[in-house]
Amino acid sequence: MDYKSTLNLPKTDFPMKANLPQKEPERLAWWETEGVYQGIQQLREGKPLYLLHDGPPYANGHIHIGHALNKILKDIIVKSKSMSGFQVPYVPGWDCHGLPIEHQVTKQLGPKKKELSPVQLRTLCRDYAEKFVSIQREEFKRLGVFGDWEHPYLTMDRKYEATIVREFGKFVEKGRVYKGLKPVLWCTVDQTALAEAEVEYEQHVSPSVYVKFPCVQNPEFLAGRKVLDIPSVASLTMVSVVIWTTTPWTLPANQAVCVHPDLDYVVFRVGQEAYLVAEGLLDSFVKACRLEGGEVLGRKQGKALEGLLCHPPFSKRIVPILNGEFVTLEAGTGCVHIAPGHGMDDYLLVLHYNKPAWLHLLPDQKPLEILVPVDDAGKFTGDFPECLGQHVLEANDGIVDRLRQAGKLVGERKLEHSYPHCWRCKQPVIFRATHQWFVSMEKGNLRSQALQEIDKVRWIPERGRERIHGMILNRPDWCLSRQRMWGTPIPVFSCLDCRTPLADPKIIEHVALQVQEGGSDVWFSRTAEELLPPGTQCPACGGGALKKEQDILDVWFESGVSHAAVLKTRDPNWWPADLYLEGSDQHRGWFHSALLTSVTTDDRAPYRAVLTHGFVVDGEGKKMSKSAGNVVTPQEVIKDSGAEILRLWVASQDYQEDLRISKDILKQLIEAYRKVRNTCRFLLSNLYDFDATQHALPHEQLPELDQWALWRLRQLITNVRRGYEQFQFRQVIHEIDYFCSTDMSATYLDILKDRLYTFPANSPLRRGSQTVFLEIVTALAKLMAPILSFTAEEIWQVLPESQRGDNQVKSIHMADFPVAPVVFQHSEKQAAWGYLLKVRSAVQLALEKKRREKVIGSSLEAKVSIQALNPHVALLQQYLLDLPALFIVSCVDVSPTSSLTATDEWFVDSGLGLSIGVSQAEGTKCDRCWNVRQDVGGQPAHPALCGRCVEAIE
RNA sequence: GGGCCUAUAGCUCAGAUGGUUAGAGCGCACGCCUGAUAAGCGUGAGGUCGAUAGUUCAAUUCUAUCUAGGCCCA
Repeated sequence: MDYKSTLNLPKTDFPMKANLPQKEPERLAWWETEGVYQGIQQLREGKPLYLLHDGPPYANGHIHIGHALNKILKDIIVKSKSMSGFQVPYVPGWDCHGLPIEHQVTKQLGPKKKELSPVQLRTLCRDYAEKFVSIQREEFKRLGVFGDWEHPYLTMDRKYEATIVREFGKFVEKGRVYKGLKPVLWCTVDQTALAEAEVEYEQHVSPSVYVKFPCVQNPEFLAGRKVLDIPSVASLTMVSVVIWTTTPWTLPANQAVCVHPDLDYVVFRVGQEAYLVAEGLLDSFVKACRLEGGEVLGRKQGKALEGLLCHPPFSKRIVPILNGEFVTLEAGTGCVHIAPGHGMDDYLLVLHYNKPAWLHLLPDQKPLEILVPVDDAGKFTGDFPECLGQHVLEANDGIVDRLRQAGKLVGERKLEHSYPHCWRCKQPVIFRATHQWFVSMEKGNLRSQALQEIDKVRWIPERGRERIHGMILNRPDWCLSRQRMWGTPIPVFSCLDCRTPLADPKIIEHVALQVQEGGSDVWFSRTAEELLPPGTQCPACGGGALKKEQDILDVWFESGVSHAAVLKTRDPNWWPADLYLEGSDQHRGWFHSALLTSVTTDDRAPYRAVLTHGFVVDGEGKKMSKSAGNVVTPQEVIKDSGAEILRLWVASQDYQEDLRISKDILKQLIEAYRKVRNTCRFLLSNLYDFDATQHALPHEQLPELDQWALWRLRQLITNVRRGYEQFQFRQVIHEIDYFCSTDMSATYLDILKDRLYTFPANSPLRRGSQTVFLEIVTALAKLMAPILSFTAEEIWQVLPESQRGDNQVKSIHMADFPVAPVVFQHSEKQAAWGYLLKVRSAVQLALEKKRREKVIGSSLEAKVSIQALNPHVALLQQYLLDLPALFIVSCVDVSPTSSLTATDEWFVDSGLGLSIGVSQAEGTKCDRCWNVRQDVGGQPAHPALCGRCVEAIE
């Protein structure tokens, strides 16, 4: 007779194979049609608010793995906070303005660009941004990320743009905005500024000249102990610093000479003169200028030269020698001519020395000037009358001639080198300072106030504090101007007559109202007169003709004010945010700009905490790049394995460092996923005939083993909730993984199979275990839901509503985290079961030994004999009836002993105080329960069954 | 070149104010089971804790340098 049909074997529709790539879209569609995100918000109405403010990704291109990481982390937090009882709205956003989009659109247009008006070009940019907002929105949703996707925030929305204008107005009101000069890459043909991305490097032939800057102080003085300390210098007629440059045309704008403080400089005598150059470049200098036969008189470190004065060519000025770390020995003389109007290093060096602490080193203690004697067309202005009207690159030769005539030229060559060219007209570009708007870091103590507010924020990890602190401490003033079209205009004017800029909060508000109505396009479509309040006059000269600013705002300013544009406008309680969460690069970016704007407008940071994550690298820890061929895209992971695996990957990695991803790592995660899934499947499959309302047993009536399982569940719930609380998602995954594979699969579930399958369906023991199974599987599903969102929902939908416990909600994401059951709290019971489970491991070791000796195969073929010392023997005898099930063997006997001796037959574990013997169990294998029993055949009606099975089937 | 950071089994991660044989899960090898079956169970092998030098009775842990890698800046 076949007794298999009399067993309570597991049954379920929950498939072993998840088929995630196919099933996930169905689940997403269900969430959407059921309005689950909106449902959660309604359900949590009135609960304490937790606000995670989304940092806007740039609306350009498809999402990459870094986007996926960021959004999944946010989603895990949103879901876990929500299940912890908070109301957690999540409004995603996009950064829509800016150069990369304008660049793409312009590139696609080619020469047609010139036919378009600014508004037409901006419309194309807007279309481009909208297209990628739609694409990215779908890609983000596909990850299982919940949020208000129907109402995201876009920095190009009219209302958002109006906020940008108004926030700028607040900076003006606080007196923190000023107009200054800053060098940019400039195309003199197109007469426009270029970004680094818009230049191409091509070979170009430049003059290469060595130029004398004679020292102001006479050689006798220079030779003295307090200066060069080289007595032989005193007899010379002249000492000169020699600079090298490939842009002689910048010499009229010279303001200083820079040397490296730590490099050695030599005084090199040639005839009655001496030259000061870096020792490491002396040989190449001598060769280039044919100065063989000269003589080194002595040397001095660059830091000793700081503050010496010299004469530049083309000017009666006296300029200082300064120290700068950027000086190298790659080429030249180690003495760098500084023209802050024509070079970035030069500009930053001058800003540094213009600070009050360093002014005493400058001639007359006056700040150095950012001089630009060059107009938009690249022609010299009246500030350098010698070449008035001449294009700077064409003026080079004449300038070199003048140097030669003046006796300032030490050497001259031609040099072919890589030089930036305009990407559009292919002509060489120049560096040129232009007038731009800045936020002062010092006015109104912005810098020190921002530094103070940093200390009030919780930085996760803690080192983020130091990082942003250093950046705020050292950053130069914030340049807000961008010479572009696709963005929000800087809402200021200037007088056509006297050129005085007009930045007035009242006028800015007048503009903001227009932007709110018509978008920032109005700035480009309307005249200055239309934009201004009627009758506006220049406050300086009273003139009525005003011109609107051409530049737009830095996009960092736009996203920086999102706390005002999004949080403050959607709900007054939403500001400040509880959390900003972005990659660690945003210390320089969004965290930074948001802090500066919020400190200016609200005197505090816009966030209470900032959490950062690292960057995604390949399996070897290398950066991903197309050329290296190691790029992993979220799209392919989703297609091959499902978004669930990507979510699991995010949770399993230490996201505060770099995150590795590779085929192998994903394969391993798929394995881990299967284990969790199969454990849940097994739990579900044994609940097919269980109805909690009828069959459930109270915890205190459960056998100790089942109570032990609930006790482990208690620990799991506690640890997992702590993990979410502390944003330690690795811990969550580790806890769930260990619980499923070790506590459940290898221990509790394995032991219980006999009970579940062979006992009468309604026996209290079986119903008791099912009670525990249901509690565990619902708790597990809830605990995994923030990470394994799809699978948790799948489990939830398999459970009949009546079986879901306290939370009769349609989606698991609307449920609360489980409450840890209070069971098994006696420490002696915990200790006893701790001991019993260790004995179980020792028994498995002994069984394995006999299995290798072919004494047994299945453990049910075995009889286990235990000899135990005091006091262990008493405990084992107390649990004697539980031991066969615990060990999954057919028979166990326990006897006392006074000493333990290991032999071939006795396996000793002195730590546990016992020895274990394994033999074949005596009796016959029961056809139904597969235990070996001596009472098999006791009932003639069932000759192949043991007594217990006969009872069970009758 | 400067600032911040990282390096523990094949993989992802634990760990210790410096102090016995450095742990987990997965993977791997071998075996069992065939009533979780493209499943389940058991046993086992794997580590000069990135390298070198120093401090110390004692260093994987502290310090310095180096190597490899990441982010930002120049």
